[in-house]
Amino acid sequence: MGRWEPNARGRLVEAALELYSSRGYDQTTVAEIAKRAGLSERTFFRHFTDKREVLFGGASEFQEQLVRALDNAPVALPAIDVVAVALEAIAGGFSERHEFARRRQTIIAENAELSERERIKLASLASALADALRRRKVSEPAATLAAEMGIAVFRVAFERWIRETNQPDLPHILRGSFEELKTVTAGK
Amino acid sequence: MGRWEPNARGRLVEAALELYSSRGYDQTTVAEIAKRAGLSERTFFRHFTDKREVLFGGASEFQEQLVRALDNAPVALPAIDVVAVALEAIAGGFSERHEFARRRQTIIAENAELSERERIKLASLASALADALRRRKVSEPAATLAAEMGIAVFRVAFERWIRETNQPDLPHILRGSFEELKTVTAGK
DNA sequence: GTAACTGATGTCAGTTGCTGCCATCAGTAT
DNA sequence: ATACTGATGGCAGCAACTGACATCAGTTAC
Repeated sequence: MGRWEPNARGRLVEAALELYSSRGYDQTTVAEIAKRAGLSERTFFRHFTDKREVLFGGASEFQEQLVRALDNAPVALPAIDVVAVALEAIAGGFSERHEFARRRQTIIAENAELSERERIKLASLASALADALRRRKVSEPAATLAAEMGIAVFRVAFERWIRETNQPDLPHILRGSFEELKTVTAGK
Repeated sequence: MGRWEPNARGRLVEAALELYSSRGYDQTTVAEIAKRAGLSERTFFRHFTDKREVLFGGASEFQEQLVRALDNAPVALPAIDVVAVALEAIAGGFSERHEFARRRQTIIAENAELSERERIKLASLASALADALRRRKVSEPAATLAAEMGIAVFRVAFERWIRETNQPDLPHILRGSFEELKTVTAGK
């Protein structure tokens, strides 16, 4: 394998995914991942800030998409519905990646460190949402709460979507979960 | 300092708190903390699983208290109100520790790794709450959502409480934040 | 009262995640 | 050709963490 094979980053992700799921996250060293991808350990750390991040590369794009979707939502809607609309709009893109998402989620669920990283990504998502809401003149703490609610609902819906073998629509599950949210907080 | 000075754990916490806030989390080594507490680095890792955990020792007690409070809440209440009641009951105990909480929170807010750990503690809290709700025959996803909402509200309220110099009542802030939540999710 | 036991600690060596520094190599512009 | 740029390798080193074993103080058994 030559020094300049294309898509170094993608190869690292794939190698990590394979090793993490076969022998476990803890039992995999960065050196092994790099070797499998035909690169050096040093290069791994040029592409990813740490050993976990290799599984969370897509998070920032997702966040940007989400914020864009929120910015484009109808002006008249109440905060919580704006969040719902934005999430449902983005969720459509997940349908093709059901298998990948499942593989990745299995690895994350098995390891505490990875779960931590996942949580912080979702937290960052929530705070980006809250920012975007404030830009729409939603006041505090409504903005934070609406954003936080939205992410919680997303987690619940995503988990359900992952569990389902027959791949139902993520946007559809989302819509149902938002309905649930309203029922719950109404105190029923 | 003799080998068997009392309260090794407490000394480690105090030493860590001082060092983290004076020179920063990253710039503090575990060896330094241990030395300041009159102990060896190895002993630090016998008391805490990692360098962050020294700031989160109280989390498990808090969780137990919270679950107990929830188990003791009136039977007839809807899920979200059960969570609110339990949180408000526990929050009373915070009033004396306002200064400590503030010190700790400042350190945590300044460091990404520590924020991650904080998030995962809150997540664990949420899942313990959800378990307790299910024990009360609250079904899914209502249990998860109510728990998650409760923790989100708690975060918002706690943050506000930390910011206030004149030490208002945390339970009081909590109650107001729960009201906000209901308004927000109602779509106002 | 001494010996065995227990639990907290120290010491030391070793692994691994991660960083800084500098050399090297491929492609591109000059 | 030459210089420049960007991705990579190689190496040295720090700090987080672990395992194995010795040590010491307090307690219990005899």
